[in-house]
Amino acid sequence: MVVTRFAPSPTGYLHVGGARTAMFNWLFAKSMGGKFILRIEDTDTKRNTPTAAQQVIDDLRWLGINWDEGPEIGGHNGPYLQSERLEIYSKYIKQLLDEGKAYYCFDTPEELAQMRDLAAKEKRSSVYARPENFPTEADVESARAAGRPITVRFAVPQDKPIVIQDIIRGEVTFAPEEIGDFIIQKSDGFPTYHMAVVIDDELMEVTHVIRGQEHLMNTPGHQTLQQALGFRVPQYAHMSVTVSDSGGKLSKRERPKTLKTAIKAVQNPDLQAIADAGGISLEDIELFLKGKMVPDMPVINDIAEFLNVHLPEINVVDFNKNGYLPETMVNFLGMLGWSTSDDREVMTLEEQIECFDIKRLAKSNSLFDRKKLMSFNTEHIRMVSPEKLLAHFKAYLQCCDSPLKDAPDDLLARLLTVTEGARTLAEIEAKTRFIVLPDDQIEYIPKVVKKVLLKHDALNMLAVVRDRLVALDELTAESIEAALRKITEEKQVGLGKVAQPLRVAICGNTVSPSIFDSVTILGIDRTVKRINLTIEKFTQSSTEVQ
RNA sequence: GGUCCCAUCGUCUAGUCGGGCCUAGGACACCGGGUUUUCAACCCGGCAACAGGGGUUCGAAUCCCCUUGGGACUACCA
Repeated sequence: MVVTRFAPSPTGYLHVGGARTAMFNWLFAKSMGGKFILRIEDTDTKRNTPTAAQQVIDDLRWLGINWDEGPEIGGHNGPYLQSERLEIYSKYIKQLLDEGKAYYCFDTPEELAQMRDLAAKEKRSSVYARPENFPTEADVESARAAGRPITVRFAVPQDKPIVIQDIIRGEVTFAPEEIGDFIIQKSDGFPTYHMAVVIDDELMEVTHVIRGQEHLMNTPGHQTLQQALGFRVPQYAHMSVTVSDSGGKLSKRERPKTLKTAIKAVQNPDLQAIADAGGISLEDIELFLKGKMVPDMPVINDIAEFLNVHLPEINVVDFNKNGYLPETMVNFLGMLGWSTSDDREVMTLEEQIECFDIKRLAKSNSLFDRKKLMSFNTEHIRMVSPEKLLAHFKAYLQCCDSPLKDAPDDLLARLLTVTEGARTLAEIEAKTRFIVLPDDQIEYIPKVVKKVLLKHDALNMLAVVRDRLVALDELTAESIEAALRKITEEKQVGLGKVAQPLRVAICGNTVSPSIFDSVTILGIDRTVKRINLTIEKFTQSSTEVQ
């Protein structure tokens, strides 16, 4: 049976690159009738944050990626948090040590940095120089007494080239002398990623490892380790990386990068104010601009907000907050570096699973195109069932704290029917929120008022419109349309001259659903009230402008 | 610097393994037109690519080599 896994390290929200990796592992497992495991790789005690694992879990759930074994649900090969598997790793590390396949090291970080510098100066790859004789337990004791760090390195067999069989890339060969003896146990006693991943994939019976190309260089190390431990070698598939339109790997780094560019684009920026906005020192800002320091994400976000800079969405939650459907994300991410053989692109999840073929994963890197994502979202908003769309919309309203968040389901469902063709849930919200605002709290856009209300006798037209609407026996989209069209005939004007002032009167903007639907949903009383308030408010300024 | 990966329209890609069916297909974006009460959506049309150079071959986007360009890694991070 096919067993795949997604093994994120909990350092923050799930970003789109990680989501894509998870996607393909999940898709492959599902398409093969196999199993998908979620494992949390929290062996880095310095970087992990307590809430991050939960964030990643929440993001995967939002995407609809469910796991057969993992946190919250368990499984027969658990635990699924690496921090709870320490004694397992210790056992295998001891085994390697006893068999003379691994050895202790006592180098300090400074000494290691020196060796690397020297290698760089001599223009060769920096591989660790293996000692002729491995340190003994007695050496360990004296190192411990001397306060030196104690790590364990795997002695990479040097006898033959290491050949990786990769589903995407074919055969990739590495010279063993290029693979340095890497650390498998850190001085804090935790295993490194390399050790933990090899053991867990074996014990969890993982058959296929689908991961980013950035891991290709780790694979010869992992493979030699598997062989030294007598493990199976799983099938590997190293996917192309998703790069960002600002160049380089699409990652968390992109947000700071964009912000830096934005600050530099400002003429004579007030660096002190920027520093204050982020709650950091002026020196830090300068270091950041010089590329010598990257502030934490909350700081980045605060400064971006202060400067009114739009940072690219990079985390899955950002797309959620900006009104994208999980169906869109799963579909779009699944199309980055993968394609069908028949030109199909916009698909349901079921269709994606049904036609998934791991061999069709692309070799070359791809750029994350937000415009295409937007187009996918438009299609998915159109495609999902009304019930599902309503559920998504309600969840969205809660998360962006919209005035619509307490609106009843039937109203929301109604709003969704009159906003067909919308590109995001955010657009739907922006277009329809005027419905629930108090009548005297409409935010009139100044530019729009000037263009629509203060010209062509628009306020008088509004009064006419009001009187005709009041006179209607019943208020339906059809009756409203008939009434307004009658006015256009009588006054010999286009519908825009009649409809636009009305639109601005009820929602303060030129953007709304169809004016007929808008008035119908608002109801005659509130429509009249808003018209009156509008006439009252702008009659004065109208004369001033003239 | 070293190691490894990659290379088709602006972007995502089909075609590459098993050379002819490719005057290179689709989608997004863009441009033009249509529809229209606004924003969208929608309909029609258009622009647009085999990185360069050498081979192999009757024939190369497809196979080989070189160059160039892009990317990843180069941690007691994962």
